[in-house]
Amino acid sequence: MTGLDRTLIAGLETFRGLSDQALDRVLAYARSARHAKGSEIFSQGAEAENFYLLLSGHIRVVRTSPEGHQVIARYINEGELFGIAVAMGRTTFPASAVAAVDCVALAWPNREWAELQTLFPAFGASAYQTIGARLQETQAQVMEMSTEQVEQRIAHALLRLVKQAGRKAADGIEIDFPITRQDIAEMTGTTLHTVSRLLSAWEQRGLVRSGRQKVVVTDAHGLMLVAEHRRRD
Amino acid sequence: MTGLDRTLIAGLETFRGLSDQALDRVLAYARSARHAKGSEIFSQGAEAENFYLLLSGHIRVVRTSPEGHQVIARYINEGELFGIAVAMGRTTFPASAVAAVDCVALAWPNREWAELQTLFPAFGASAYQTIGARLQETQAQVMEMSTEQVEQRIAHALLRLVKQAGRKAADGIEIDFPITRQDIAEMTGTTLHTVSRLLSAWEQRGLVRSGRQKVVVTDAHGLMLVAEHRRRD
DNA sequence: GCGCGTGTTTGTCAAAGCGCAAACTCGCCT
DNA sequence: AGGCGAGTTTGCGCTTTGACAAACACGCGC
Repeated sequence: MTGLDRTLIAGLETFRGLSDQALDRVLAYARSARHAKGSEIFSQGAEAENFYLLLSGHIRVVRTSPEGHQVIARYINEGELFGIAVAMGRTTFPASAVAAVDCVALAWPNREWAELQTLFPAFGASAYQTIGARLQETQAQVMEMSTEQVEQRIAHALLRLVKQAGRKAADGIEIDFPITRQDIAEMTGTTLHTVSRLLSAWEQRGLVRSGRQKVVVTDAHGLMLVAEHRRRD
Repeated sequence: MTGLDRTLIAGLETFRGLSDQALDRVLAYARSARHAKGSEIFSQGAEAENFYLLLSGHIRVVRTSPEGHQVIARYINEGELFGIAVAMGRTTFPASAVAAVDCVALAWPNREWAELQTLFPAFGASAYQTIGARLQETQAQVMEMSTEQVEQRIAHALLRLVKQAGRKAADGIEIDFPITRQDIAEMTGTTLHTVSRLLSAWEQRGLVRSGRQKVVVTDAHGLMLVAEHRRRD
């Protein structure tokens, strides 16, 4: 008995509609762990033995190509499942997960996946919906990379980050975790140089305010116009 | 009773391990339909009422952006599920499906999804594995678009097509359905002009032989070297 | 057998954005 | 307090590839 309290996960989309007993059962084989900023929760190619749920913090999911290029597949927010290789019938992780800030995550042994899915069909449905949603997002990303220029892609990426992990700041919305130019470049398939140049240009135009590992969107509407490749109406 | 014979689907990965009675039950509510080359089986944004399985032919899954840009998300091969919006908890199709050649496909009403999944857990597992695999592929595509040049991307795309839908020809492996330069461009996020130029160059080098809506890979190994951005060893 | 349309080839030009290089600056650690 | 290093900025040249344009060719239908 790890003594995890059901209030940890009550209210999360993934477990919606589950009774208190159900939640207790879900937690029965879960282990909670803290992951320091910058540490790897799991590693691309490693044998997948657990699946995870992020309780607090932000996680970067990174794929590295054979040639050593890194691409950030997505950021995981609080309350989301991640590392669910088991749900896709995989035995290894297709990407690495790195804590963008200090994080707390639950981990279940993979064996529990089938179990929980059988016991609580709603959990299974929600999980698969998550995967479906990620497939949609990823395909949308392909679309973006096929049809948009770098400037629009970066604008879209920032808007998405702000939407998913925005925190109200004095003069706009700040992305809630440290993020470098390099990170943004790896999200959008460009270079940190180009990102730096564009952020500088946008800062001049009053769309963003950015600094070391920090981005504040000060004019979301203006940025949306950039994302749509139009000038301010 | 549509009278569909279980041998239609026996042997398919999706239904592996199901008994004869199970296969009959699976087919009970399926309808088979022929789709002429070029016709749409379903349309992006339309209400998803069915899910499908391709019995014969090849299908192009196409996404169109608000600005009218088209991207080919994937080709569906014989025996594969497609249009499984229901599995991702979607009510509309995120893309259109167009018959690349004359096709025959089974269609089930979405209601049957939950039903079949409950009755035959192996079917559910396999279906979700399909979605997982597609997520992987799509993420691999993002990776490719982020890190590779056009030439490598096109080479990779051709190699994939050949692997998935290659038919042995006199002097190499031919892609088993009509495919235009424009199609290849839409798969790789480039323009038909660039594709045309590259195919011409490759033809000179003896890697491919291509014509109107036709591509034959005559030197798969050589093309692999191009895909890896190396010269022949 | 001819004409037309769709698909393909090829040329020229322009520019987006990458590679390379160097300087700078902010925080953090000692 | 100072130095160090990670992260950032910026300049410059150049390659890749997209945009535009025009001619061409193959095959189908009449």
